[in-house]
Amino acid sequence: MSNTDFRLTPQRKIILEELMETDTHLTAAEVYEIVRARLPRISLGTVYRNLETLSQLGMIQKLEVGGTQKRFDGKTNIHYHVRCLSCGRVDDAPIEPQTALEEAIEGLTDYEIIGHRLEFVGLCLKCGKKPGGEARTRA
Amino acid sequence: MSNTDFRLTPQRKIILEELMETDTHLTAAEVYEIVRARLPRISLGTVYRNLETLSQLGMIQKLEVGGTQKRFDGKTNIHYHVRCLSCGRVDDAPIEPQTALEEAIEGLTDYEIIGHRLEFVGLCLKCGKKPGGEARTRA
DNA sequence: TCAATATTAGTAATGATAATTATTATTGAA
DNA sequence: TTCAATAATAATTATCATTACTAATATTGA
Repeated sequence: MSNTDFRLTPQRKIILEELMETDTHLTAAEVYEIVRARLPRISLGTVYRNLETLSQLGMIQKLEVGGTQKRFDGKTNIHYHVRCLSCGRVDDAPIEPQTALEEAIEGLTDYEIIGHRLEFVGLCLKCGKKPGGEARTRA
Repeated sequence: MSNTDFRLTPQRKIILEELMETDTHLTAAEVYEIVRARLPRISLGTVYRNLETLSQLGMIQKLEVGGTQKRFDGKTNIHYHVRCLSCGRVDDAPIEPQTALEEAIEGLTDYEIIGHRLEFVGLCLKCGKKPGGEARTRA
């Protein structure tokens, strides 16, 4: 039996392609909407299942940013994010991984430290302008 | 009309007391369980509503840590957290706020930066020991 | 004392995600 | 090639966390 029985189905291929082509980071629902333009019969469950599978295989990254929905990232290297408090948009943060942070707490807690997540919050270009554009998304 | 019509009901008082007394950071469901020992007839909805109200008033803090559930903190000052990847437990991280981080990205993004969140992940004392104790909670 | 308002318990509704299931597609060995 | 084994799908249902609704109770201040 081959344990390499991962099949790059049309659904998976297109999900991957669309994730690669976006510079922001999409929710499962957003991926579903976008992919549906090319595969109208795909189901939301398939999107969820494959986003999970692909991130399990390390081909994409499941992000744990604030807000109520998970977001997915075509880039798998370690990097940080900026999130808009108004519309929920998430972009990459142009700052290098701060390894010094983990060294700083090493030994100061009972925890075996494995990693860290840094997320900046603020207002994106679009939401920062208009004065009524705040507090749209919950937390 | 007084706009100071916040009433410190027994429910709210006890929720606050219990939050203050814990060193870790509880989910709404955990608060519910603990408070129920003293107020058996309280409802889960009341717990959620009051956790929201109290954090809105700045008396407690609603945390946006990873995992599927929000957590609540009796301390309202700015500080960081460590989260156990196995059991989900969240403790304070003994490290000062890194104001330099926000200065570092200032001007490098289109965002108006308002703040940042830093969360360390790892294994707590209990989960780090036992070899089967990993990957209990999702993400 | 009483009407206005706040809060509650209980329950139903929502939204995000995961599990189930029956069907379709793909593979690799005979 | 053909066919049984396996993988993946679409569609549906279930689950979990959270929020909204509602009718009843409690509190306040005139």
